[in-house]
Amino acid sequence: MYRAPEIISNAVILQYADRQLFVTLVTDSNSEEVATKSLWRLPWTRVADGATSLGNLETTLRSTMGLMSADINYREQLYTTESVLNSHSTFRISYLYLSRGIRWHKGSHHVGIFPITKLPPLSEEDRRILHYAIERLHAKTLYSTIPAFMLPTVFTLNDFQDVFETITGHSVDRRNFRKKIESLAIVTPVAKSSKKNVSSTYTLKDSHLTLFDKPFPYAKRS
Amino acid sequence: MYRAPEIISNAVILQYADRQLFVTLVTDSNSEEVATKSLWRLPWTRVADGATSLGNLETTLRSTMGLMSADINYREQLYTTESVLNSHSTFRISYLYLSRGIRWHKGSHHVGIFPITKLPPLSEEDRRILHYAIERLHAKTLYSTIPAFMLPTVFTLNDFQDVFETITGHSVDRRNFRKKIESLAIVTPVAKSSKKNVSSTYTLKDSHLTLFDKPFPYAKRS
DNA sequence: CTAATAGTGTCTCTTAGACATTATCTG
DNA sequence: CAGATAATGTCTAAGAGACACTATTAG
Repeated sequence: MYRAPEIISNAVILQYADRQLFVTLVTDSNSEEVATKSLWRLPWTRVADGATSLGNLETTLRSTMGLMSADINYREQLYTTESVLNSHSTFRISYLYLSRGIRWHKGSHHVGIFPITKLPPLSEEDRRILHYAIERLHAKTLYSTIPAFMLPTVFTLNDFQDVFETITGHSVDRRNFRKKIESLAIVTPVAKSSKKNVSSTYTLKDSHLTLFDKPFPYAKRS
Repeated sequence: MYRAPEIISNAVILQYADRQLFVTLVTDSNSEEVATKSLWRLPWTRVADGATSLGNLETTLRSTMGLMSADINYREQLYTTESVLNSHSTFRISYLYLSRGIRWHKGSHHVGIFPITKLPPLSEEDRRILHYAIERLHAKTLYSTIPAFMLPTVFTLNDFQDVFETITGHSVDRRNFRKKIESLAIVTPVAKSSKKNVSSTYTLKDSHLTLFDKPFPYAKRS
């Protein structure tokens, strides 16, 4: 008997808040009680024939957790893994999503937002994908404007630096960071606050991802 | 009627010789006459159920063109593209292969090695994949030992610099290049030639890909 | 008045990047 | 002996990285 290879797509949806990265996970259970015990996974869907993995995935994200495209600032394909079990192949195409804060549907007990430092039990596969996503985010943070995609379109340089430090795990001297941002010419000021201890705000010059020639440096102290 | 989604894998096999990059392409035709007119493509295979894309692909490469694993220095998954035609999905998983020189089976009129500057007509899809592969190779050349994987395991610094320049399209000052290589500590000398105008040879310290903290610089002149 | 946050300038040291000549081997 | 190739050192300029204080506002 012939079985079609199975195609699955996954989303690694990351968001930033308060010096922490969060990932959105789902659980199959409906009952809240069971959910606390059961296994969480990356949001996923089977890809029906005649559909694209992305289309199918986003439909699922929309219907099961109320994701709106306005919530998503950045999307990127990560990797395709494959496994064979009982002569049956499964392909798993993973995507990274970066969002500003998302408020999921109330009452969606089967959707959870977890800090990446305190994850519930995950399958080996999901953990690998998540790790890979974070590693890629880290790498790109050093040579692109990607951290800005985890912030609202208007942000302060302090916000930007906080995201940068959270993703890379390194602290940067504030003056050097600003000097570098300025020399890269990637942001434009939106408003210079009249209040002297309230931050001026900026926005990205280019709303798409910008790559740098040289990686972003980071200092070792403070 | 249900049709299973189709899964295809492609190989972008690149090799270096004489300051040029070459890609291996195949054509379906058997007759040499027809072959010259017909369309060339990246080596590809349908992935049968119960197999992995990689296993299937390498079996095909071995049987149709005599690829031996010893010829391959480096392999990396590139990207999965998908297309939908008549409600039928096709997924295409692409891989990049880097090799030292390969001599394909004699008499394989349906296998050709083309300099990437003089490609035969290719499908839009194949051109995109090939471009992406070259772009990725270029990017990684700036911050990893990847160019060395296009050379024999033992090579001279001049060889190394030639590959580097060919991939990046930039000329580098020879002294600065050596200085940088030395500071990166990625090679060990194999033999210091006694003849004074024959190059000393080196080999990579780590036979796996090594990433640099900072990208490889390249000079503007010479 | 105290605590927290925003903003800003200079110096040093490392490294990118520019540059020319000599020695040896081959034909 | 002429032409090609390998090897090598120094100077300059740019940028990474270290470092401290003042002004304002909120409580």
